[in-house]
Amino acid sequence: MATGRAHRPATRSRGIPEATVARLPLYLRALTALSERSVPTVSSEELAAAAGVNSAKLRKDFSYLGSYGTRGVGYDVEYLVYQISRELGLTQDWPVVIVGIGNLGAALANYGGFASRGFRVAALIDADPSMAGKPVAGIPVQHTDELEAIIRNDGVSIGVIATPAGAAQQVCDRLVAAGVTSILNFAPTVLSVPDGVDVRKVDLSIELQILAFHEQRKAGEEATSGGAAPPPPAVRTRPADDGPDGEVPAVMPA
Amino acid sequence: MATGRAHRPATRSRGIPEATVARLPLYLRALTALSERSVPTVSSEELAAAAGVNSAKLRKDFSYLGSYGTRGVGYDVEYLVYQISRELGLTQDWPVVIVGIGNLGAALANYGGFASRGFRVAALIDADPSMAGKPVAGIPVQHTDELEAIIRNDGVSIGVIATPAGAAQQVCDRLVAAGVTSILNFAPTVLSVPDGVDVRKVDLSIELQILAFHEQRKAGEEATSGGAAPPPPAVRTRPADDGPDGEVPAVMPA
DNA sequence: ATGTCTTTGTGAACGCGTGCACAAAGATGG
DNA sequence: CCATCTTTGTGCACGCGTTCACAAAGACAT
Repeated sequence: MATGRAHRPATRSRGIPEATVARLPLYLRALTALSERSVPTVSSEELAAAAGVNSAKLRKDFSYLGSYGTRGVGYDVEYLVYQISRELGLTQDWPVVIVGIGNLGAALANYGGFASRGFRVAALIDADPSMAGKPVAGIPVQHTDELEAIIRNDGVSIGVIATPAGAAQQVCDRLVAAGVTSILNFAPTVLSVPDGVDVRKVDLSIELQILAFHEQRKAGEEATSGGAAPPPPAVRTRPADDGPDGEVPAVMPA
Repeated sequence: MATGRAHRPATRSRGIPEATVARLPLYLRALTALSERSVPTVSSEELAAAAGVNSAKLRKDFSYLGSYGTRGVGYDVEYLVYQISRELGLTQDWPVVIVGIGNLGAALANYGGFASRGFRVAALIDADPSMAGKPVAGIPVQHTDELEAIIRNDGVSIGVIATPAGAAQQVCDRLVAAGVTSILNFAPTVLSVPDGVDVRKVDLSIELQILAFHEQRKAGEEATSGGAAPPPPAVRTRPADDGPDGEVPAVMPA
């Protein structure tokens, strides 16, 4: 998922496939819910249903972690919660900085799902000086100037970028230079990072576009955009401004 | 990605692979940026670099759409923008409702990336009566009671769920019953939907957990959680409360 | 202790996605 | 008009991920 040079052979880390790692949080959530209801054990079938996956896939996923089930019975909920948490590294404290405290950054700061998983918001950082000191989610916003100091002092290795697209790469560079090695990017830009740095991106508009594709497909293709054939490729060295044939607004998202 | 019964054979829709569809928005963004800079044509190599993918992959992706390039020259930027937009269904207007106007919902309402892609926020809906009428991003919040009417009146087929986990399934059911056939789910829950309804989910904490996994891996595994072996599986019918061996807080995210 | 029954763990087959490498296509210059 | 050079479009092979189906393992009853 990293966008820079990172053409990782996918399943590298000790043999746990990347696809499995991506599902572990899903299992963990389902198991946590069961744990709260004091359910002692769960079968692969039940847990798979709760997590929304195939039971065979779930069993294979767990087999990568070790043989933690009991045949004829199922899996011990508490024990599995512990094992997955440990595998994901959630038994330790992960200080996280959020850069860019706009609407999204504020939402992230308030998001309960972080703190409950071992992630601690170490600092909120914004480039706007007028934001400095203003508390968001109980944490005072700090200015970008402090970025390097914060990361070094708190030993932050995970950074969240929630800035406008234009600022993302610059922020990314500074985070990486200061020692951050994992980045969660909400800005709609491709980030370049050196080897050894992981980038995951979440793009809200991309998800919607994918939905739109399937939605259009479901609506049937005859009523799409008229039966008329699309304008021909028209070989030309410069497309010139002979009328914008695409009615898509050419506006970059904020 | 759908979580309900939707075990779609992945690449089904007219032959465009799902993986390709997921990358089209990426290409579109890069192309839009080029278009703004009035770049007439672009080679697969350049565009691939801008989108952060392999150039062979990009060419193969485009080949599913048709032969839109010119050998020896590259692709006409404007024309490609039009073709991809059309394929994704972005040349038409997609009214979208956002349910759950908390921090995240408000952030989504303000997100510029929607409006610029043919997505129009038709309504903001929240269960809190005191929110009703309060404008968010220039749009007055409406009460959940209005949900069905709004969807029917505006012909909304895409819904965004940004509610707490507990309310998500109920909201989902109502959306689907009212005619919504595509759902973007930000609530940390697995949604059950009938066939024909697409669900995509975005889970902020899952992404962080995946990063934490790789981060832990990078930090080396010897200092992880002590050299002591983890507690044994301990076959027992009821795990009882013999001490919670997992130090993971059993708190569901908000 | 033995048999039955449930559920795990996994071998094997299959299909999708990726990337290489090259032939076909067309532009460009002489 | 022909040669050369660039860049597309794709056949092919490989590897990851998914799923089936079943044997091994253990619980539980008798």
